[in-house]
Amino acid sequence: MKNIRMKVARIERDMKQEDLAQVVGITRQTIGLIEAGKYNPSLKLCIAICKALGKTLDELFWEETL
Amino acid sequence: MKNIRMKVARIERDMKQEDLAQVVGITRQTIGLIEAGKYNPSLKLCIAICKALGKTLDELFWEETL
DNA sequence: AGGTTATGTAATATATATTTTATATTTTGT
DNA sequence: ACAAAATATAAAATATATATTACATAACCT
Repeated sequence: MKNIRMKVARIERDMKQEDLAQVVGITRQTIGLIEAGKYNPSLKLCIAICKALGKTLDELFWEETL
Repeated sequence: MKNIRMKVARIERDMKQEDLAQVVGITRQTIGLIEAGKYNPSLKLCIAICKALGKTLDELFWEETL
């Protein structure tokens, strides 16, 4: 499932996928795939993304209806 | 870092590591290692554990001070 | 104390996340 | 419409999560 909240949070901070990737220390493609919902990042990576975007896990990755 | 909140949530539900492992579909050892803070589960696994224990990601896996 | 159950932990094997490189497509600005 | 920047996506290689098996220790019960 696409992670639109993550994309919105990134845009709110005026970051490109590449900017976020750099902050988090991974590649642009991995960010793209996570936003596209095409896989399953590690907890550590999720937390790094949250910190970079000023959000919590629940705000970016929790789905009530799963 | 040890995940005490996860262990507490499990005990509250009166589950053994093995019970939780079965519900979530992984092995007892993996639960043990996650509680011991010795690695880095996938998001999918974190969510499955949360659902099994009636908690959210923030409640079990978010650390303000990371 | 002794036996049973629960948990900690390690080594190796396997599955899967992530990187790397590359190309295609889309979006944005002029 | 055009060029440039941003994003999507794929294949192969590598790193890492997870399984499996096994054994040690700790907690619980009578």
